[in-house]
Amino acid sequence: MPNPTTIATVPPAAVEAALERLGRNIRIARLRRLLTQAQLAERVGVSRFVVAGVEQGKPSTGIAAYVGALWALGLLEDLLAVADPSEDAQGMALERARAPKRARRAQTLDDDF
Amino acid sequence: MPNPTTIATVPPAAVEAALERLGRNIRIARLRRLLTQAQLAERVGVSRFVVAGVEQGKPSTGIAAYVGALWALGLLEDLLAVADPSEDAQGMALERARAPKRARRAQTLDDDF
DNA sequence: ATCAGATGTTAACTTGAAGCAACATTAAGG
DNA sequence: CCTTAATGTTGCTTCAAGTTAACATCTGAT
Repeated sequence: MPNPTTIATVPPAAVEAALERLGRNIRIARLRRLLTQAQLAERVGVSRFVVAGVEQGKPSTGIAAYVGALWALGLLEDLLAVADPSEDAQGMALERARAPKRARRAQTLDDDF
Repeated sequence: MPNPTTIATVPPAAVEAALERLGRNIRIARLRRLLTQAQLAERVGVSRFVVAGVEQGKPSTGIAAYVGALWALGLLEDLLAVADPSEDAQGMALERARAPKRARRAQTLDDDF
């Protein structure tokens, strides 16, 4: 990421916290299954350093490493509920009757003020 | 990723499917909120191409972009349940009474057969 | 306490992810 | 239908993510 103003370098606190928590959760799941970082890494298909990064919640690590770890730990199902449209109360409330394939603002406001 | 044998290039089918689904979910959430890819990208702090990649479930995209998108859409809470140790039935069953900080196999089996 | 193995840390190197720009395509709204 | 904005696509450049290797440190089992 050429641009220094990237989310991966200085993520919002909430994002950082969520990633750290996810990493800790993955670590706990690995330890419960008595796997080493290297063993998990082998299953996932990455080096052990990437797994270490995942467990630290490193923001710039590719999502495949995270999801691969979940997959190797048998926890992939948990991911399917994330941003589930049928559970997105806020989104459903906003929708009301619209399901466009592209976002578009109503450009010509009749009542422009 | 220098190594061609990376999970990001040829992920397992289940991982690929989970990522595609996550991307679609994020897209639906964005459209419901009437945001363009560019607008969401601005909030997240990346270019619109990264958001496009997220919505396609691109495996090699940094997780920060995914989590940042969830954050910008108000869906970060969903992530907290992923790999939640208190919901990891399999892991808890395996645990029985162990919570080591490092994985270690009982190397010298007394009864070696 | 000791020892072996797991994890943390560092460094050098390679490749691809992300940025940017220009153009093509598609779809929403009047 | 026709305009206009949103999204997809391509090519190029740049910088960091990931790899490997060697070493330090910590932890758990004996």
